[in-house]
Amino acid sequence: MSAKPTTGSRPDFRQLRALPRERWPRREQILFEAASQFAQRGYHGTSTRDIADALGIRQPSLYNHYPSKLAILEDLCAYDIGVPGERARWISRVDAPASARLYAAVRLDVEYCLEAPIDMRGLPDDLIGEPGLETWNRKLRAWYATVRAIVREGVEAGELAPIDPEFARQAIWGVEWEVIRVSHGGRRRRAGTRPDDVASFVLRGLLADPSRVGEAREAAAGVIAAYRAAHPG
Amino acid sequence: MSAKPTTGSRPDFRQLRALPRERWPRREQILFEAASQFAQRGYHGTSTRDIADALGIRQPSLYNHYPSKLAILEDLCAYDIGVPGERARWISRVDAPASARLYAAVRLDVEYCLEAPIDMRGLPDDLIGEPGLETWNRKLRAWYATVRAIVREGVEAGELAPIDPEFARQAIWGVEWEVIRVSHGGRRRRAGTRPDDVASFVLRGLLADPSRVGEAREAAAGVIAAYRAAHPG
DNA sequence: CCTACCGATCGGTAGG
DNA sequence: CCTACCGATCGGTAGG
Repeated sequence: MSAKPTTGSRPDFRQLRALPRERWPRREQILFEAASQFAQRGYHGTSTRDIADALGIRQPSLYNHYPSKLAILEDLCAYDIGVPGERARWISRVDAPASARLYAAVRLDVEYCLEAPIDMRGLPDDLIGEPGLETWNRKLRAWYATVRAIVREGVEAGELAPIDPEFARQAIWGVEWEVIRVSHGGRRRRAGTRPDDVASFVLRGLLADPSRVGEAREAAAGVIAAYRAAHPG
Repeated sequence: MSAKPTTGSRPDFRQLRALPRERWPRREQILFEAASQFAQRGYHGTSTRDIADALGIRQPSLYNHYPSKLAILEDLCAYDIGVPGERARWISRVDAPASARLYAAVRLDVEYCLEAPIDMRGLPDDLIGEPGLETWNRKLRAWYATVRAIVREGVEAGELAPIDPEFARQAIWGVEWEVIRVSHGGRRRRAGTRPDDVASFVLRGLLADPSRVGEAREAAAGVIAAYRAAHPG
């Protein structure tokens, strides 16, 4: 009844990281717990009572903050799909070589997920078929298309080896996802070398001349700086 | 009561592929349906009634073939973890360069999953934490360790770039997994070029000199031939 | 945020 | 392989 609408402003991660978890708004506490438990036992394997118990409240009290279990999952999609998808789109339009844009997009994806205050593993791919998630499914596919488009440009420019853009998308996505999964998103605050590890590995696999990874990395620094300037936080 | 024990001989995939699905043993029909539905909606998102309905039988009849829902999942693990894990172990011991063994292992993994008559996407990583799956969890970790060991040998021999073996394992696993996931395991009978695509991509990312992928691929042909000779089917 | 409670569905059993 | 049925748990509501 008094549940706030799902489609609203997202509190940014900087604000949350600055506070101890007990002082987060209750809604974000619920999101954190749900993300953590969905990541461990899956959406269907986690009950609303599990989430409430972890927060020390009764199960029906959740419904003062979210109108349904699905609404929690939709909120997670905003972080797991919405933010990175919009970022990829922004980066795809920067005036820079495709290899630099790819490096930048991959690196920022991994950094974002590893430094996020909530667990970003909560959205296994089988879940996106859930009834009610059609909108997020479309956004995910749009994200895929953006990555393929950058790869295609790189192949046409001769920067990248002549590779199937959809295969490249799968390879990029797979490496990103497994690294994020293993790194237990939401626990660490510093991403370490993994974002560069992933972006460099992927570029070595895609570049027509793999010895030019260093070049792409340097060009990507400008893309990343531009993105950060345009998106503080 | 009359359910056959879970730990038994696995019918091999050649036998199943030779028959239309209606003539498969009922137990394998159940496995096929479960694999397909687990892959689409997850283990917890699939009910035993869903599986029975798809087979045109009543839900309690399943229990004549499997003692529990978990036992079906355990059987799937034998295909998704047992077979590839044992294969990786066999290949790791072949007398060949590490890069050739890596190429062979990756290529055979992808080929196996894409040509399997059942859907190999049914085992998302969050599921392996399920109570009762501890044995398979251990085997999965042993598989991980085997891959890391091959990478370590390759790095020490100077074949591979000085890369963290665990990161290499994550990269390999991630690409394999995403390609298998997208390819809707169990539908196709011919794997096409994907097994080579994946193995080559991964090797370009790992080799000290990425231009030597062709060399590794040729050396891997011998490893693959040896494996197939020792494991008909 | 609570207690009390709802109908639906879950995995599994009994007995034939 | 069936019908009949079990206790447990599910997401969600009513009403305060």
